[in-house]
Formats: sequence, structure tokens, C-alpha cells
Amino acid sequence: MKLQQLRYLTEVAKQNLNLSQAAEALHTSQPGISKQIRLLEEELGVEIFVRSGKRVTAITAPGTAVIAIAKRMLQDAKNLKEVSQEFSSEGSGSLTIATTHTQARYALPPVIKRFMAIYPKVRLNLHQGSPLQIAEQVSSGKADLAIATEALDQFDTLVMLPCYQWNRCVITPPKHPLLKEKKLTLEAIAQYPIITYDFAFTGRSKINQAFEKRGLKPHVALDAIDADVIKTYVELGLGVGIIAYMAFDPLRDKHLRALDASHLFESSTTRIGLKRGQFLRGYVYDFIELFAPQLTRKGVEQAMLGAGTNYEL
Amino acid sequence: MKLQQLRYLTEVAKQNLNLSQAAEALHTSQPGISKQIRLLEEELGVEIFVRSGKRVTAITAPGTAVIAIAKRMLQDAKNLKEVSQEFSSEGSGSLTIATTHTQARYALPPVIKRFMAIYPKVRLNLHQGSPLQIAEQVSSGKADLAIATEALDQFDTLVMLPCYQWNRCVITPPKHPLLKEKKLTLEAIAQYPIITYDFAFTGRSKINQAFEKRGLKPHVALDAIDADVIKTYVELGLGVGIIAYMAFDPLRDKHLRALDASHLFESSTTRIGLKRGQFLRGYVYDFIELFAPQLTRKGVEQAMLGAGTNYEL
DNA sequence: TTCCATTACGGGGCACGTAATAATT
DNA sequence: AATTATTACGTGCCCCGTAATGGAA
Repeated sequence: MKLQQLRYLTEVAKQNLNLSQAAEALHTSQPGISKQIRLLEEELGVEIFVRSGKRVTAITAPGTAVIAIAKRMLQDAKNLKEVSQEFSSEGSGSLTIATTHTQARYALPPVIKRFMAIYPKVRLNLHQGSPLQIAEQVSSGKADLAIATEALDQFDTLVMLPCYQWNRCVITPPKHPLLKEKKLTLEAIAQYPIITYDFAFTGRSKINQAFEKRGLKPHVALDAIDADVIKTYVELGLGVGIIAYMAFDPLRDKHLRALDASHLFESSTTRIGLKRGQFLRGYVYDFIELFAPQLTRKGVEQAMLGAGTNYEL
Repeated sequence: MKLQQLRYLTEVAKQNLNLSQAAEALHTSQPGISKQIRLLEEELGVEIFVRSGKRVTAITAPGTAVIAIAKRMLQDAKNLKEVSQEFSSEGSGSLTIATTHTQARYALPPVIKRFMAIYPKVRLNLHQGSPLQIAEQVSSGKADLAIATEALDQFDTLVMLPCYQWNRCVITPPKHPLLKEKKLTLEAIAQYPIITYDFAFTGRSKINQAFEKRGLKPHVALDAIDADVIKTYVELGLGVGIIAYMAFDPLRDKHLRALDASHLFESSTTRIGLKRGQFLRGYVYDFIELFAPQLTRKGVEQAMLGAGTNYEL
């Protein structure tokens, strides 16, 4: 059995059982893939793929088990190289963080500043994207860790670690009628056009839930990916904004007013997502702890092992 | 990186850093080992072994990490073959149980009988040995599971699963003065020569503890590995025996009398030991559940993953 | 002197690529 | 007809084994 064969195998599975695509993705020839997979099947004494004539149409039961183990071995092969670099290049390396605008813009700056002071040689890399893209990036190894509030649960290759909870505020232009309300209510907000996060982002789902629960159907005038855009349109008087409280900066946002909305919307939890079984350089643990002090190295290691690494049959 | 290189690597570590021995163990040449390890070190960019001139003298810090991962990969390689056999040869295969005499003779027979009825094609294999030998057998993959009461904790490659608790009885010849005691005490027992298990076996340590705690120094006339031997000598009138209650069979042991000693000695727990990260055939789970019904497949799988699989730095 | 790791070198296997073929959509 | 897997075949790399060399104990 060769590691190369396992690479072929997993790539074929990834490419929807298309050997040609797999060959292209791995920069090699179709015949090579075909032959090596057959050899592997022969050696193991099991059919991994179901073939109808000359087409690979499905993965057999043993195949799924084999592929699961193969993936783990390849992950370990990567880990082997990572772990070596950890020692060979003391303190240097790179850290790729996949995250959303909200985190990159409002939560991360102080953390990154401190991190860079501790590890000046580590090259930092921020990948922005939707929560789904973020999860995929970590899952495929393109990023080291994900930070987001939504939708990372679906990937079972990821371990999710809660970091902190946060609440929302409503922002308006100065002198807006809402500012005169004694106590802010959903009903009051719903009277105005609303500008808030896009559906897939930054806890938008909690906002919808809150209104639905009260039977309200507010007019969402505009969806945006990030708070900066939202603020801009609120300043233009196009509606009231609902954003994360941390995204409001009284010093900078002088043309806006913020109203606490903690009592109106369920709080959201920001989480770090890590790929199960992946080796993490020492500074990754330190970064995580800087971001969420309760996540110690021990704790994170523990979580990385928790159920899920297993290859089901 | 080649799996072969990892095999060389782990073997060298196993053979006390002696390349020649490793070569012999793997039926290959020293130069091969030497070269492949150097190639691996070069590829990873890390020194795995410390060399003083031309002698390998120690493992470097990165080396230990690398070896740990290498071992896991090799284990997975084995698992790949196992998992395939699981499917190719439905219901057949072999199950090797490493255990002590006590288990093999008194606890296992009914379980094995039922197991053989369910899986007639599985070849069963009982390896008897001391608890330490047993643990080693499972750890090295020579046996699939270990069953014993003592000393399996030391191996951190093993997962221990508690199966059942048991107590002891004192056995004497008929008409022995001890039989007239109203309530059996340690003091009473200590008046006679004692015949019981060898130190490393079957909860012997608990027996010592109990006497010591009471400041008693009984005369242990004879240590034996198993209850059958103990019974034989008790029958000869050489002393009173202390054995596991399950080892006394009123029907068969007509020349002996048993006195419950549950209140005198702390109860012992019999455990199953499994190698962490090892793939288990379906029938192994079934065997375990036959032996200890509370150990379901889910539970065992969970335990197999629990902390410890990690490769420390 | 002995043991042991490394270097040198040659043979053979095998992985991989190109080309041709066969089967499926 | 186009796409895609398999078979056939040749080449070059590299693993491994033998022999020789050089250090350590």
C-alpha cells in the first residue's frame, strides 16, 4: 500500500467518482489513477468503488470505511510535515485565519496586534468569506482556523469551540424618532425600514427569529455583509440598522446613535472552528488563547480528540 | 515520504536506536534503514535522531513527535487491511484473547460458548500470561483484547474498560476450625498458613492491603498463579486458600468448603484492555458485549477515542 | 578488535506517462 | 460523437541488497 494510492483514492471520492477529473486535479494521468486504485483494491481484497461496466458509479460500504481511514492517514502525513516545521523554524511560520468581515474588522484587530508582537516572524493571513466558505477553507486545509458565528456546525470535520457571546444594538441617524422611545421594542423598530446583515451572516437568523416570534414582519430594506455598509446606509437615512454591539464605535460613528437591543434578540455565540485531527503549531494555540482566554491549549487538544474522529462503517 | 520509512523509523525506536537490530527485525539491510531514515529526515527538514559521530544515541524532541504520528499512521495502515477483511470475509476471521488463567478458566467459558455459536467461523485463540505479558501482547498487536484485573493501567497505549466486580472467598478442607467461626475475620484467617495468588495476579495486591491495614502479617505459605493449584494444596491440608469467589464450584469442589470473604477484602474489578486506535472487527464488539453487556459498541468506540491518542511534543 | 553506521554501486521492480482500445451516455 | 475507464507498453526513477569504508566502544 502506498500513500500515493490513498491520495488518488480520496481525490476520486472528492471529484464525484470521476477518475479523469481526479487525475487532472492531481496533475497526473487517468491510467495511473485507474491502475493504482485497482492495485489497492486487489491488495486489500475489497472493491472500493462500484463499477457499472467502465464507469465508476458509487462507493461500496467497505469503500467508505477505507476512504475514511485513508483521509486520516493523509492528514497525519501532513501533520508529520507540520510538526517538523514546528521545530525546524522556531517561531516562524504562517497562520491563516478564515473569518467574516465582522470578526476581521471588530473582534480581531486587538488580538492580532498582540499576536504579532509575540510572534513577529509568523506571517498572518486573513481570508474573508461567508461562513460556509470559511468552514470549507478550514476543512480543506486552506486555512488553519475559522472564526464565525453561524453555520459551522454542519461540517463534521470541524470542531467548534465557543469563544464569547455578544448582543446587538440598533443604530439610527441622530434625532430619529426611535431615540425618544422610553424602552426599545421590536414593534417600534418594525415601523421603520431595516438594514441589517445578510441572511447567512453574523447571527442574522436570530434577528429573524425574534421578529417572527412576535408575529412581526418588518420591512428589511437592505441586506449587507458587514456593519460598515449598514452604517453607511443608515447615515443616508434609508432606515434603522441592527448590528453587533461591538461594531458600534461612539468615537468614530459620530453621525449615528446606538440603542442597546440585548433584550430584544437572543445573544449569539462566536466560535472558533478547527479541523479535527489536524496538528496545530504552538502559536496557533496561543492565538486561540489570546482570542478566547478560556480556551487553553489543554482544553483545545481535548476537544480536538472528542468523538468524531472515528471512521464509521 | 514512504510508509516503509515510517516502519523503519518506529522499529529503530523500538530496538533501542540500534539500526542493525532494526534491520534484522525487518528482514532487510542496515544500509537501507540508514539511508531511508536520512532521506526522511531530509524531507521533513528535522533531525529525528541524535547522532554522536556514527552512533545513534537518542531521539530528538521533534523525533518523538514524528515517531508518535508515524506509529498512528502505521496503525491506520493495519486498520485499512483489517477493515477490508471485515467485509471480504463476512463472519470469519480470528479473535485472539490475551488473559489470565482465572479468566480463561472461570469467567470466559460460558461467554466463549455463546460466541462460538454466533460466529462459528471465527477462529478463537486464548493467550495466557501474566497481566504484564497480556498488556504487551495487545499493545504490540499480537492479541486483539486483554482481560485481566491487574496492572493494565500502566500501558498508555491501552484503553481499559471495567467489566464486572468480584469478591473473594476463603477455602478450607472440610472440618477446618475456621468453619466454626461465627463471623469470618482477618485475624482468624491470619492464624493459618495462607495459599493464594501470586503477587502480580488476580487482585493479590488487595489481599495484601487488607492484612496490612489491620497490622497483620499472615504467613503466606504458597503463591500460585491460579485457583486450581491453590485448591489442590488446600485439599492437601497445607493451609487455607483465598481465591476469587467465582473460582469455587460447590459441585466440583466437594473436598473443600468456601466462606464468603467479601467483607474482608476490597472487591476487584476485571477489565478489558484494547489498543487505542486499533480497528475492531464487528465480532470483537459482540464478544465484548457478551462478556460485559453494559459495554455496547457505541460505548466502546467512544472510549477508544478518548484522550490519549494524541501525540505530545 | 569488534560492532555499527555510512557511503558506493549495481540490479530490478514499479510507478507513471503515452498511446490505443473499449464501453457508456 | 464525446466522454471516460481500462489495457498495453516503454522508460526512468528509486528502493534495496551487496560490498567497501570509516568511527566508536
